[in-house]
Amino acid sequence: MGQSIGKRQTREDILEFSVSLFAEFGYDGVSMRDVAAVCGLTPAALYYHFPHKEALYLEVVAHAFREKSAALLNNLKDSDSPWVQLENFITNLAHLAAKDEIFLRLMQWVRLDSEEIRQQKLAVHVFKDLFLAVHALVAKLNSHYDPYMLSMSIISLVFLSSEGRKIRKFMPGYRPEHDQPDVLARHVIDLLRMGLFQHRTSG
Amino acid sequence: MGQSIGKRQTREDILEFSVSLFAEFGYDGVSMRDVAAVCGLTPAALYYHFPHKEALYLEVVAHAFREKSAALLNNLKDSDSPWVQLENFITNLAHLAAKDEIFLRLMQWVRLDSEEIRQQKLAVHVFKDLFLAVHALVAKLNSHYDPYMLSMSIISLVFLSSEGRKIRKFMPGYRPEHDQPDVLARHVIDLLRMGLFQHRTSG
DNA sequence: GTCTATAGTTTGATAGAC
DNA sequence: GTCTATCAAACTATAGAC
Repeated sequence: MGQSIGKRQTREDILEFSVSLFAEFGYDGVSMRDVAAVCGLTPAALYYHFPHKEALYLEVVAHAFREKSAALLNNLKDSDSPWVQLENFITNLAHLAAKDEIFLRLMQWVRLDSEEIRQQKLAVHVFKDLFLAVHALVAKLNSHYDPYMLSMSIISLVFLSSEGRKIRKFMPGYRPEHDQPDVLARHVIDLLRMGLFQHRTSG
Repeated sequence: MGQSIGKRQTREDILEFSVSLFAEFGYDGVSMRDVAAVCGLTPAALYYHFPHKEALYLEVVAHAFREKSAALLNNLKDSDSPWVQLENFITNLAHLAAKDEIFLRLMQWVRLDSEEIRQQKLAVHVFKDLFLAVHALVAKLNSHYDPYMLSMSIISLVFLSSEGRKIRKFMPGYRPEHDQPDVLARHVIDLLRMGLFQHRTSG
């Protein structure tokens, strides 16, 4: 909680202090008092910087997305083969999802926010770059599958495993290593490469 | 909204009236007054049937999930081979996710629940049976993969594709048939069976 | 730019009549 | 089993001093 001491916060300070709060508890789960507390301010001071709670929330989400979306794509090297690029992408995606839980949860909240179509477009804005990168890769890799569905599948395999981390923990067969991004990445890569029946003869 | 007219609701009536409310707006987004309204009752009457809001919510979710997961498990016939059972399960899951948006959104809310104790209760008492069924199935199918991770992957492939339906529509390459549960099921089954490189030689 | 103080609303939950 | 009436707490937001 108490991340701040000095007063005189800028708008951006407030956004960065409160992003983890909204990521954790969602719009309805965070009060202006909560935000004020982590900023070391009173609620009244917040209303100097933002007209109301929803404006603050929208700026928090936009700020976080702008910040993180660039990092998603900088890891692809055209000099590598498509398969190696895909392997690296999956590994990087698993690491991002494991490390940046704030970003991951914020995306979940935006997907669930039923109120505004604008917030859905925020997710599209971020998701589209991600999707396009995978789409271009898999289109080069394999002509049998619909590249659109294949891209969705790859992203689903990495993201939903990461998103469901808290629930997964209570399922039979769970081991701590299942939370390691490298373990997830290797599993997804193996599954994509070989499927289920490649091992029947060799295992 | 106003789905009910007659008074004298049973517990189950209340659960079924309020499930779409919690699915749409989540725990914090629904007040006891809202629930009372769709049941045609006053908030006080609700407290005759349930000690507090959280108990009501937990029963709503548990009720919805018991109903759906029982239907899924009943479609597994031991007379079929494990692979045929898995194919049928994936197809049924895809149809459920496409048809029952309330169930799908409820699952999203549960995954975002910030109260870990609440999540644990739901996971243990509701998800566990479903997960175990998939777990037992894939354990028979293939010994190379960790059955825990493989079960999560299969569920992820079907669910996240369905959850992201509204966002997917804006991605390049989208066609309306991608929303058909049979198309999704066939794609997932093919991917699981053969992986990406089974088709390199056959075209 | 931040404070104290508070208005006005909504919330979860209860008491007691019927 | 449901009602009316209500409480105490928490909430968003505002007014005015400094």
